[in-house]
Amino acid sequence: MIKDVFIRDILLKAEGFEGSRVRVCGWVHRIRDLGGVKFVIVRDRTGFLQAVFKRGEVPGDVMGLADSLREECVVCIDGVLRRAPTREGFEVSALELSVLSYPVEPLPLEVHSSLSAGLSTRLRYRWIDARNPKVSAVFLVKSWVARKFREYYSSQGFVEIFTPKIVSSGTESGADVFPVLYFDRTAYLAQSPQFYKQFAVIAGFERVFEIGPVFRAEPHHTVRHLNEYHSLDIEIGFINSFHDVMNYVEGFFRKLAEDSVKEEEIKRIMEDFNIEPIKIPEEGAPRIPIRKAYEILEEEYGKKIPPGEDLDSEGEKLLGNYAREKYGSDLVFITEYPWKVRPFYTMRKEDEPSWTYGFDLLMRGLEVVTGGQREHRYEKLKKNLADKGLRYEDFQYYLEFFKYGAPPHGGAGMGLERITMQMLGLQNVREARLLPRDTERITP
RNA sequence: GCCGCGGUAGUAUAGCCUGGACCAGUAUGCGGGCCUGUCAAGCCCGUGACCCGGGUUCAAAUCCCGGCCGCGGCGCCA
Repeated sequence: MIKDVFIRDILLKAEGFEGSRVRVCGWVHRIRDLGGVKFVIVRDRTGFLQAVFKRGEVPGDVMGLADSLREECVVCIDGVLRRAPTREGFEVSALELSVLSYPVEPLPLEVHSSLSAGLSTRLRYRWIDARNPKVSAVFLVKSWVARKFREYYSSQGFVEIFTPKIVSSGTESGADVFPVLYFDRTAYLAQSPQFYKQFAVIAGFERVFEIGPVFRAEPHHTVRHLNEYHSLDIEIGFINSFHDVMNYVEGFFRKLAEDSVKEEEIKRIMEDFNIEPIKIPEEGAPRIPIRKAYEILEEEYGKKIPPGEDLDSEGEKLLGNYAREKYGSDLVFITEYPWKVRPFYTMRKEDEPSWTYGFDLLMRGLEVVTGGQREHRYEKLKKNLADKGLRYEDFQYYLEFFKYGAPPHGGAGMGLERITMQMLGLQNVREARLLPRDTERITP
């Protein structure tokens, strides 16, 4: 290996290694050339370290090479670690320099100020933009959320599954999926692992989770939609009610909230982003039936939504504010959604069939989770399908899952990018996706 | 899909409403020079742009039409 340590590791051990030889490899972040002395700030994934080249103290050919450096050159610098009045408290007094790569033309983005460029420019040159620590921090948090998801559900007896992303029909209606040519047939990119996670429960795994891509063919123009994103999915067998599902969802968010203030790196990033830790009250996030939510919106905010209709995004924002003010909670479950706005596999309320055991979770006023109890009874499922006006033949393979013993079950799907966005207060969900796919963008 | 706003050097912007003094200003980058402790280093010189097409006008970055692209709101959703 050319590089054997990260800058952070050098700095952590710096106290004891003052005066010894170190090698720092990374990108040239900044150059401050004072003529006789040249400061080169090297950046890697873990931090910054300043190297100093002093004319007269380094060999002439090394100084000459140092004069050729430009921002974003990839370098390895060998030198002596010394205490210095820099932000890191140390610097490397350079002795040797190797330049592994030079930019071949002026940079389209400056890494240290990439955030001041427009988002579309940043995405066009995302591999440069992402070198900015404030940008990569988003992806460290995203990676952390995914890891917590795995850890939490694994610890609760869930099994990780991996389901097909090339499917024969859309999950709900087939209207919002991408067709793909599959040999001589048309297949579709999965818009959710919904059917297959239910399959896994029925196949006897009982509790399953998956982290996988989902594809939505809707031509949105908003700051909260992507045509490809990662879904955190769970499905749980042998539940009493959809409250069991909400308990498991809430358990995960509580884990995020607690660990984000316990773990230094995440805590520091959230402070950098100037955002409060996630707040969930001791007694749990409020669970508000949507019919109650209509009343709250009307009484507290004068906003009318016809009963039986879905909440609009303004309504969600207001309910987010309400939960924050009334319950001190960043999370609020809205429950018992109307049958009209839920997919056919949702279990309807026994006594009120126009309402369901479906819920959403709003995080700081944005929908980040959808879930509910599923209909596991074959005959009722068939009827639901018919009530939605869907064709039996299109879902026959799915209905068969329910013919030979299916436990009562439910689950939820969570948007990884939306959770990341809300945790960090990002203005656009595209910022939480390294290479977003949206209506216009399929490169890079 | 519907609606609104926008497109000026590599990047970010000023100028547009009220057409002419704009061969387009500023910052940063880039090229060159000075400088042996910088920290958004500083100073000097240089470099580089009006999205495309059509129209109005003596005159268009500026007004009008079309296209393309970008951003956002709605719907729908995670």
